[in-house]
Amino acid sequence: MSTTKPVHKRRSEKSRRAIYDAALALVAEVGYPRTTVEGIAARAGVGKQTIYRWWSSKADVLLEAFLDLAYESGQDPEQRQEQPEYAIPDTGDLAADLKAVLRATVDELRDPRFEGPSRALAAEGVVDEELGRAVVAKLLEPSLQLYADRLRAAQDAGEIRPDLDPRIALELFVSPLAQRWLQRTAPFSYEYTDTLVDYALHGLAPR
Amino acid sequence: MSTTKPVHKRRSEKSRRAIYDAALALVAEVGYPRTTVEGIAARAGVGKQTIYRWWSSKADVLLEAFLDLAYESGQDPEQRQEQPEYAIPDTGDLAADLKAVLRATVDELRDPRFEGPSRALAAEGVVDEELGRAVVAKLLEPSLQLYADRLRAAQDAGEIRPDLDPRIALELFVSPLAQRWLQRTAPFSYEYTDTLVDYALHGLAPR
Amino acid sequence: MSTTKPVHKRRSEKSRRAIYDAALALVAEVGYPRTTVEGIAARAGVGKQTIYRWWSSKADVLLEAFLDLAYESGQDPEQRQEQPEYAIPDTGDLAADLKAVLRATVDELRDPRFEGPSRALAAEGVVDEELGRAVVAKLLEPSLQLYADRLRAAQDAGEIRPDLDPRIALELFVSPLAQRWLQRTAPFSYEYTDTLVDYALHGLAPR
Amino acid sequence: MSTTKPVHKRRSEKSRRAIYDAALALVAEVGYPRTTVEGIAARAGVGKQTIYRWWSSKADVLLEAFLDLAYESGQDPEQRQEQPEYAIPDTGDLAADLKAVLRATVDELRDPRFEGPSRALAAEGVVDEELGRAVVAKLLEPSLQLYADRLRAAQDAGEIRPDLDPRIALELFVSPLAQRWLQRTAPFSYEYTDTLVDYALHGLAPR
DNA sequence: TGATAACCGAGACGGTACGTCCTGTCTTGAG
DNA sequence: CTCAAGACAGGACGTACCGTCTCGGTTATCA
Repeated sequence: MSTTKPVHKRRSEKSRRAIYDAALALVAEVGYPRTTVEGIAARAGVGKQTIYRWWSSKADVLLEAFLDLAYESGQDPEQRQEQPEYAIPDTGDLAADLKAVLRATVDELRDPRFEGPSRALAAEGVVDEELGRAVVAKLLEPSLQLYADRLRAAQDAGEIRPDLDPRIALELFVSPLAQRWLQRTAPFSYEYTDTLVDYALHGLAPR
Repeated sequence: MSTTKPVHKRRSEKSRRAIYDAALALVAEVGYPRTTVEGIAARAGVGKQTIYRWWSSKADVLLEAFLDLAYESGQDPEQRQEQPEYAIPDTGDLAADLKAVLRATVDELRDPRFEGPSRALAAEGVVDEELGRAVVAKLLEPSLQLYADRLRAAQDAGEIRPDLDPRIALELFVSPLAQRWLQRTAPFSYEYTDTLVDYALHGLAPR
Repeated sequence: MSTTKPVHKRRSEKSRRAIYDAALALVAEVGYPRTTVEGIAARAGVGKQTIYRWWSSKADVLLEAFLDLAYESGQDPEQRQEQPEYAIPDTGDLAADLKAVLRATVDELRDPRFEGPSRALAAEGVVDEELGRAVVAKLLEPSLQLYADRLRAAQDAGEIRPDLDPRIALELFVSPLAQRWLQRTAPFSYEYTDTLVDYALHGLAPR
Repeated sequence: MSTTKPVHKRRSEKSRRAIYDAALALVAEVGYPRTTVEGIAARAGVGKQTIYRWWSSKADVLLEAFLDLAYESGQDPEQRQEQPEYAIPDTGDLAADLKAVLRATVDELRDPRFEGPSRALAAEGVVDEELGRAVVAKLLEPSLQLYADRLRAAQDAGEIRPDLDPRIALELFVSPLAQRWLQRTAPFSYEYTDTLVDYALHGLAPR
């Protein structure tokens, strides 16, 4: 897995980039199951061993390629920092802020560049525990933490109840969104996310 | 896909059963990715063609095997009906009823006989749209409808707000549970499901 | 090795022939070391497994292909017998008979269709004992026995000394010829083989 | 090939020795085909490039390693000369002299240190013409010349017929011995070599 | 007495082939 | 016509080596 990979100085940066590009392109073009290590190597103009030297599986390659894509696409390529400093906006209106962020998430999950790899990693992670944990830790956790932070701020501002566990509270709107996307159970719209926020904030019971 | 399979009278019932058993056993023993059609055929003492004649893929075999398992395990084998007539209990206390059902779901998802096949089908469905829709329709939909029915009853009883869409409302507690299980993001306990019900019913905002 | 291969009825005759043809053609065109199992399979329009199912190595394929070639080329394809009934001619003049046969051998060893495979099998047999024994038994032994038979007849006719061991005696002219061919130590001509026969029959010592 | 290798003074003697030792050891232990350049380099504690800098192939390495071994084992390590001055003894009894030398050859070919590399070089030479010529010139030719010299002396002494070509005459006993060894066609004994000498000297025909 | 160039170990690289595994199709012979 | 058995063409797997190519770190002349 990527966490234990040897970090070597002799590694070819050019090959790494070519492998990322090839992997993402193939997943987008033919889908994850029909993407093969052999195909990635051929498309990247690289020997298969160069892939196996640095990654343990095609899922591992794709995870890193996707992380790299996410990292780069969120950065001004001119002046890149070590880590992006995103945060969910805090306008003082929690409902509005959450709806805005969830709408942005809807857009992102519909972006065809992201959809293929995201689904593939999610699926593989369901079955491969090691990969699953890596996906959660590297891909999901940072975003979830932003929600938790925003909810904590809302607690301080008295917008939500002080006794709530923010890590559970955020699941009330984040998990339904993720489920709908993964399982295609129902339409995936701004209206839906807005509704989720309303339901979650005010509860199902009458008041 | 299983919807288009030829329904033939000459079909060997013994082979069908042997194939289901072999498929479930292999998924449990070596995991879904290392389960192969060839392996299922060999273990079932069946020719490969017999599998390909009736199912289109190993995912299809597994889906039917799992449906069969779920059907049989919920039935008294002596007096089996066409379809089980389950319903979520209605004691008049919605919170208590939901907590009880979710606790039962937790138990079921922890059953090792179910875990392997369930994860495999969930994962495959994420990536293979056709299978995904079949899994949702045959495996999930019946259960979800039970939740929707119970929420509708609760609306009639004035336990929850009348303007809610029950199909969305149920996601507030069902989806977080599913996500935690699929992604192993956090412990999977009665305490957690109880909390979900409380948060969902009463909302995050102070009242 | 070919002696232990499973003899199955379901075997595809068409594939077998295509593999033989491809193997012989490749050895002739690119040489034995650059002939690969993969290449044979591709050229024969056959899966690699079909080769590995019936032969244990490329040497084994080539041995059988070559035996088949030798068998077929010595046969009238219309009316083929189980085993060719060759014999060294017996005109009553041993020297003349041997010279004639050795000249024919020179011609055969120069035939480009035979040279490549023959060298390859000889070389491989030097290093791989199992193959070596198979080559000797199937390829060489029949011919050597013909020499032994002719020498035995010559003994009966009083042409050579009655106390000789024919299996050793024949080596005096056969082995030098083989060595020259294998090691390219010197020209390979009718004159040379004639000389060998003379030296061997009359000895090196003066009489 | 070794004839074109750069002759540089900066060359590391230690590496050269380590490479020879590793090559001979590996051929003895795992056989020639499973001996690899990479394996030789690893065992010798040497970079691969150091091998490719000085030799063109593993066969080339082995040829030089073997020549070195032959040279050293035939030398008093204290007082080494450029070239050993061997000769076949001349006691005046040609048959006895040849039998003695051939018996010594039998012993040498049975020495396990020599057997592996010798077979490997012989086999490779059958298929690779360039290497074959090098093997013959450097390994065989010197010995063959000794036989030719001894036969020439025997001609002068009237022990054998004056019109014989010694380079062909010697093949009558040397080639059968080599063939038996290479092809394992039959036992390889003193009795056999003695017989060869008798047959060759006195001929097959009655006198 | 440095400077500098070749040699050295190490090992990554683009490749080729290996021998195995599995796919989905096809064929055979028994029931 | 179904079935068990299993051969078939095909294709991907992950591994082993090939021969080439840097990379720093010694040597060992010669300037």
